[in-house]
Amino acid sequence: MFRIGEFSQIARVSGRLLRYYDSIGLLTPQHTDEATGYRYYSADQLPRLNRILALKHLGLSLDEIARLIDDKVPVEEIRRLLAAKRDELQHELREGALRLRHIESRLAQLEDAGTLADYDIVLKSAPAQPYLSVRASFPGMEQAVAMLREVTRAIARGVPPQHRENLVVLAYSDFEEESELDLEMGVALTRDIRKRVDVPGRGAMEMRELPSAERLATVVRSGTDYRSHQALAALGTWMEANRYRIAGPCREVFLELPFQRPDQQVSFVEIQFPVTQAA
Amino acid sequence: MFRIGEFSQIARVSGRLLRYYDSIGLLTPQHTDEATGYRYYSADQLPRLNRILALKHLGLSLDEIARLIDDKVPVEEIRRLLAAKRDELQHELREGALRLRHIESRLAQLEDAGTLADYDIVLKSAPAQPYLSVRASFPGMEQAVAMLREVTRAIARGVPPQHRENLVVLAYSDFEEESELDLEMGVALTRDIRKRVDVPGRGAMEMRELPSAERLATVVRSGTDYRSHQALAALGTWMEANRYRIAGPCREVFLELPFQRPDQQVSFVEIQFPVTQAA
DNA sequence: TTGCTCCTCACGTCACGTGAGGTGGC
DNA sequence: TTGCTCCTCACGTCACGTGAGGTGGC
Repeated sequence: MFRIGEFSQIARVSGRLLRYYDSIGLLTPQHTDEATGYRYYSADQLPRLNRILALKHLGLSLDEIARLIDDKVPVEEIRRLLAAKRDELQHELREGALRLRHIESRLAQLEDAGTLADYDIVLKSAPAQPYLSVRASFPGMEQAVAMLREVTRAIARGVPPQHRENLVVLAYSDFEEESELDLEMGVALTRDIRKRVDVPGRGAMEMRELPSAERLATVVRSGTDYRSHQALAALGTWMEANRYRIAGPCREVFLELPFQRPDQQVSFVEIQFPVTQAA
Repeated sequence: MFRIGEFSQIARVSGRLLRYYDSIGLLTPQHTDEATGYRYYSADQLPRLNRILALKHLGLSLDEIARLIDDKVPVEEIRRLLAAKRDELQHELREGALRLRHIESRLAQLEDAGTLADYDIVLKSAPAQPYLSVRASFPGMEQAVAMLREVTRAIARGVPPQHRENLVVLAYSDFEEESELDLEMGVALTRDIRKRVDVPGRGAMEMRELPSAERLATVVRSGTDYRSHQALAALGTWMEANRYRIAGPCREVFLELPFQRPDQQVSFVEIQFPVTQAA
């Protein structure tokens, strides 16, 4: 029989750990003196402790370990638990490798620019949402902005504030192209509305669904520069460095409803690109 | 200005997170109503929140993030912090890959044997320790055991219990070879002792140092089977699966001093192999 | 006036490390 | 008797999630 100090020295663990394992019933000393509270361990408890340590090193929680070693657990359950751990670890390793690339691209950026980038890209996910919109093609930006103004007014008039969230523009055409702009303009809603909302000269807006998105690479640009090259460039660099590719039409989310007062600027816009991991 | 609910919906974070960041001073709302405690955020606080989220995603702690974004931090410090994070992550990824192999070898074992192995291998490290010993060659196991008995008695007589730890045998010869056994037998001590301790027919034991070991692959065998093939086999399998190789003489640590009473068995022995990562 | 949103505690998380303050054992 | 070892609280960790219980705002 060993006192806790000897036993901990043999196993090269702390006394505190042994007391803790005792307190949670994971490893109870063979004998505890009632009067003094002294714990006495026997040598043949060492294999059990070693099993605990070995399983802990595999990444199992003490709860899981307790379940595995306490009674006769069917092999099938052990297999399931270990396989689940394996999958979990594989997933973590993939995420970790991604994070490593993120950090390395930030470091490279520091070398290039001498400072942290002005734009921070953040990954988000978004649920599907009701979406009231119109879609059209435009020869140029000016016409698109004019239309956006009309759509905004229609929304302000026709959709009660408690039912609407943000003004969202979907861009189906490529930014690079000088040709036509194919845009859908509308408002995300908290619930479907049945009311007809008209845009002058365009007719009724349509109820659709803004699809959910697992991964959105997002960046916020201020509204003062209308098409922020820098924000888009930052997104592009980031996607390349982290091996994402675009998986759907770009979304522009307006944080505040613009054009409400004559002097009101577009304040901030979040650009969102649905992305997937490149192969 | 947004109330906390709107702001959290825009940024897709929880209100609790925003309150927490406020409480630790990481992101203070632009205005807080004194009377009601309501927090009001402005749109231009979103870039700061995004920077926080982006850095958090890289694995920085909120403390580190606060240091990086609160004042004008020199670029050099940012670089250092990110480089440190990168190294840390690389290390974690290597450890994780190792753990993954451990798990996979356990799973393979389950398939083969239909149960968890009887022996659990545990990695430990050990500091250097004073060591009082004799080294000799033996034609066979019987002679070695006879000698171990003598050495044990000499220790029991000559070294006071409070100065000694475990009986340790170092095996310089390979287990596989049928030829001579080259063994060092002695006792690990809590401090150097100067007293002469004689083994009958061998002369004085020598004070040496048991070198420290970064990584020891260890397994406990019960003393009843003298040379446990199974324990050694388990260690071998484990080292192969996890790509370690032997980096020094094997140690056998006797948990209790054997041969003290005529009927006393050797109870448990921990076999320790110094190992290094294979290339 | 009724929901809705917001507020402030306060506990729980996971596996111990680290004192504080006190007592048994050789 | 003096150290030494052991004991039992209890706080701290990290970044919030999750109620509980209560109040302002449209």
